[in-house]
Amino acid sequence: MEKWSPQKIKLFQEKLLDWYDQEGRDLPWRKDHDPYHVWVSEIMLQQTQVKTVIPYYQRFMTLFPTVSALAAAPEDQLLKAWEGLGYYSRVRNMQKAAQQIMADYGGQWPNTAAELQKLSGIGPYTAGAIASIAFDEKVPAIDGNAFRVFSRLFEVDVDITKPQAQPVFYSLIEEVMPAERPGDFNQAIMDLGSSYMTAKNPDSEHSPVKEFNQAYLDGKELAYPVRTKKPRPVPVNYVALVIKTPQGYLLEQRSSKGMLANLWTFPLVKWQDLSDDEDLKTVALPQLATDYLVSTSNLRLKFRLLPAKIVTHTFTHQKWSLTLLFAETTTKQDLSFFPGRLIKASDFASVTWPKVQQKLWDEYQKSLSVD
DNA sequence: GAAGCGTGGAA
DNA sequence: TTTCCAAGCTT
Repeated sequence: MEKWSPQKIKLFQEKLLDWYDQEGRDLPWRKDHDPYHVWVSEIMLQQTQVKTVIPYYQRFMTLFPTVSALAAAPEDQLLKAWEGLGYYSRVRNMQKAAQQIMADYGGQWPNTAAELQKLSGIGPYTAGAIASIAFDEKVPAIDGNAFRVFSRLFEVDVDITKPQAQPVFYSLIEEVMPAERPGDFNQAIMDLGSSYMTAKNPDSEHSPVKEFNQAYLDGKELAYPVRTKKPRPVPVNYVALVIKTPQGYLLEQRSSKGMLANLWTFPLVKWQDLSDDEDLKTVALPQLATDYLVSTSNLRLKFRLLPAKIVTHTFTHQKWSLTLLFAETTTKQDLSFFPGRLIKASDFASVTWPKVQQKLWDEYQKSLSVD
């Protein structure tokens, strides 16, 4: 790995910051350096694209304009504001951190990366981003962009998916970043990584720092960053129960731990792929659904299979296949024993749905219109 | 240190 | 359709 001279470092900083001053993006959270604004945007941007985040950010700031408003908000309102963004523990952790700031720091933001990292949901990257942007601390903010950019500039062969990579890049970036405008430097690196130095179709020919890009000069750009690839999602099968009663549809709130924690879906019953027998759907699955309802609430309902096909939804590490079953009762049911709630379609907005539940509902509606 | 945790877009 | 990627953190 080549070590840059002080002159080369200075030149790099100037080229990069000049470009950032000219071409840096004008984003809603860049209007000021308020730590709350920086923080909310950074959390939303974790593993999420800028275009997706913008409308969520605007809405969130209207609903929860300050740390104290966030600290005091009911959790269902927080989840609703986050609905569709994914990685829902982010917003729960954010509220915990807001409460920590109010209780442990007297409503005053800690202003160093080391202190910020003690807050819930704030790791090395986010701490570096807030400290450098809001408090002008000279500290790296190493996200996927920074890993990619610096691995190419220096042809770093360390696997970025390993925790081991963190200190390697940290000291490298600390060497290269300026004492002045550390926040702009970090953001410029990210803008560079999402414009010229992209993962798939980089355009380093036009990059403001192309002559510093060793991997590009060697024609080896796409070899960086080095990373081990993720395993493919594991298949999981469910029966999704669409139970319609005069009081509404039966929806269940998921456990407070694990996937889609505290979000609402139709009752989902997991099943193994027993066989590819043709009567699996017409016999085995309705029986499975009946057993589930009897065991949880002593309820007996006749099911029928909807004409719809199986709904699939892929998460980072699981691929769900859900078979819809429909049961309607015209008499009122006592579902007080059932771990769920009866909700009319007109009141669905009162609970938070994950995407997979929206898909189930859409598919159910479609199958009705086919009938 | 590896696994768990959502969703949307691009090729 | 499949695969990979996008401003990561927690356990």
